Amino acid sequence: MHTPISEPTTRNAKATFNHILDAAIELFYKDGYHRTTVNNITKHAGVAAGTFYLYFPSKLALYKHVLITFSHNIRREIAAKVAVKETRYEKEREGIKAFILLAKKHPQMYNIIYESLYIDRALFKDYYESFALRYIRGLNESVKNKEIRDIDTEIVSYVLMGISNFIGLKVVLDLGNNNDDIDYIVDQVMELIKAGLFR
Amino acid sequence: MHTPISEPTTRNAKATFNHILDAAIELFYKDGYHRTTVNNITKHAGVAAGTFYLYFPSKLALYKHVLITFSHNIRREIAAKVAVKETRYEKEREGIKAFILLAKKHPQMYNIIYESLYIDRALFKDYYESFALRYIRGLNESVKNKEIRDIDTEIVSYVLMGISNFIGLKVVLDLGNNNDDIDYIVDQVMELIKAGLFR
DNA sequence: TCATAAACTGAATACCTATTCACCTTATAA
DNA sequence: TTATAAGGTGAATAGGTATTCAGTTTATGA
Repeated sequence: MHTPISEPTTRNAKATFNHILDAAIELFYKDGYHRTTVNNITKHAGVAAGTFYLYFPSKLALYKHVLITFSHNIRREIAAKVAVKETRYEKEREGIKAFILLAKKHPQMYNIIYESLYIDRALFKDYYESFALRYIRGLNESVKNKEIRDIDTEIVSYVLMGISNFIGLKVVLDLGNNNDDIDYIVDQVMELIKAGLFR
Repeated sequence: MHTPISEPTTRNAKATFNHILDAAIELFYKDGYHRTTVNNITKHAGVAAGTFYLYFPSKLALYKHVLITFSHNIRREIAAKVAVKETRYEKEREGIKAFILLAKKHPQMYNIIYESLYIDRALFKDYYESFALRYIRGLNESVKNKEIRDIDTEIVSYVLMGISNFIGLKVVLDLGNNNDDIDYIVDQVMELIKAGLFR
């Protein structure tokens, strides 16, 4: 059930491990989890089929490893960029911008995380619930500081995640037009978050 | 490539067709597209495996049929509810509420549409781009009427779709707490859309 | 009533793919 | 140098599943 991933020790083994990981990420993104075969992963990684099972107990275990690594990276990167900002406004702007840039730079990340809903719903729930928890903590601080209005911070966190995710989707999948000028996009989004939609 | 779906003519045949559809929808939602087998669909529908192919040329064609039907229903239902509202604020409130209620009532719909990203990316793109186009048209009207501020309506449409989708996700998957009082949730969301996040 | 078509059956087919395993190669440390 | 473990191989296995098809049942209209 829970055979752990066998982390390689030697330099060469590490390289092999990473080749498999990189190939998997590329293929999961390009073809999706289900259409990606282990044989195809190993072919792309330039190793034999059996080598896969030296490092990963199953295809699903590899997927989970990729997912968890990505989710840590996303949070770490965004948290680091947000932490240095002073005001809630700047934190929010930075968070959204960082998310979009991350999505653009590693479209795999984002796509693969979303696919968890169709691979193992619990993974998806865990991911967004824990992302939300962090968000809520930050928002609650800002409510205390009187920086933001007194709205239900849990709901606000899903609203803000929804905004980042859909704008990220638009940029990554190039939905509609004008997906190149990220600063422009972020400015427009912040206009809405700052002053609302209506006159 | 494009063998059409054979719509049944007689009363009994229609019933069979619908049994297959209903079983498929239930299973696609519960297990996802890839884990759902044609044999399982027919078993749930109470028909033989071969019967499936009297009506659908392939499992993918059935999925596309389900998707297209859903996407029409979602748009029709939301459009009808939004149309009777006068102001942009009321339209927006109604649109978000209708989406959440629809998601709650037919979680399959929403979940299955999202899965298209992992079945056929073009379907997903088409769905959101045409949803956005309609949205943008409505928003542009309201910009002309001076009802809403002069923000890039394409970006606004993705922001608003993202909000509805993530709040819908929260309700459907019961992420976090307090997912029962839909009016409360919608009120909180509208607070944000109306007056922005900050003090 | 009966000929014909429509609806239906379900075992068999044909293909696909995760995983295994017996064996080979390379690195290491004594 | 050499025994031992770590790293690696790839054909074979085992299980699964979309689709087919030869045949059966049911409905219909003349």
